[in-house]
Amino acid sequence: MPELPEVETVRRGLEPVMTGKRILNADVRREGLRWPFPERMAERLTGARVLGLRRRSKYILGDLDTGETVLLHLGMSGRVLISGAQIGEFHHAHPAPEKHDHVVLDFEGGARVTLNDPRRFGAMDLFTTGTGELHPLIAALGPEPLGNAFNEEYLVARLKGRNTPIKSALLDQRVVAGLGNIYVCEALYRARIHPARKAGRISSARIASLVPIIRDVLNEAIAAGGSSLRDYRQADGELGYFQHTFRVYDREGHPCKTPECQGKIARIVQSGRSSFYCPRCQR
DNA sequence: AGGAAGACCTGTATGC
DNA sequence: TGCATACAGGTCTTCC
Repeated sequence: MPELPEVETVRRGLEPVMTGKRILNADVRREGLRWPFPERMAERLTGARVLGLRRRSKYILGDLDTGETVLLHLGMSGRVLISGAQIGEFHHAHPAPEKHDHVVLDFEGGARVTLNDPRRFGAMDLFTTGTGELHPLIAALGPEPLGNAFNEEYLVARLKGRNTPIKSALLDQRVVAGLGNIYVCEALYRARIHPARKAGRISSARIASLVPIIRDVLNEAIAAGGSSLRDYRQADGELGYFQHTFRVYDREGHPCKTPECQGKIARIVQSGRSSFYCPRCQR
């Protein structure tokens, strides 16, 4: 599921129910997800107060008053459900436990946060607050695409001489952290760059144009997610999935949305992932 | 060393 | 209905 905008939407949805609140009980219902959970995770979470929620790339980081930070990654299929809390006009009773509910956190005040992840590619970990940049999952990440370190000069220099397709380069979290398959497809469409073009053979001007386009694509999706936190879609208490229309992603065979284009969206497979693009617009 | 597969899992849609 | 296959919004590990 989640790329940066979805993760940011989950973070924003969790903020009002978690920040400043104490975890009364942590129900850890299996040994781990993609990797084993850290030792005694339930005990280390129970009784802790959440001081704040941050995001780095697709990771949600919760700073606790115990001196530790809890890390959460949603993988491909991770979902977060809130129940027992009054959020705006909605109040969600606790639902019956579902298959693949792996971790359930109960907070003071009655709110419950449930992590559900059928494919179990997600992850949770605990580390000493302040050492996050050393964490193995975070240390090699590139700059945040919405931050100042991600700029035209950086991207041009970073992709110089690279022989890999631009699609693969933008999916590489060491180049820029937080993009996934959907938003890379969308950004390349807006930049009119063919996903199979070798990154190092694209003009600097076109590479540079990707920087504001990537920011736009992500900011628009975050805005759509933000509105989903307020509309009826959040009535089920689930965070992170929201209505969003894509221009090329998952639109194989449908007409290109560029005015006058008349092209049909195509799909190719690049290193095992689908790339959607318009063969007429993108070169 | 860079770049491409393979691996990890379950669920869903599709075709025969 | 049953079964096989393909595919899914991620990313670490292995192989060339």
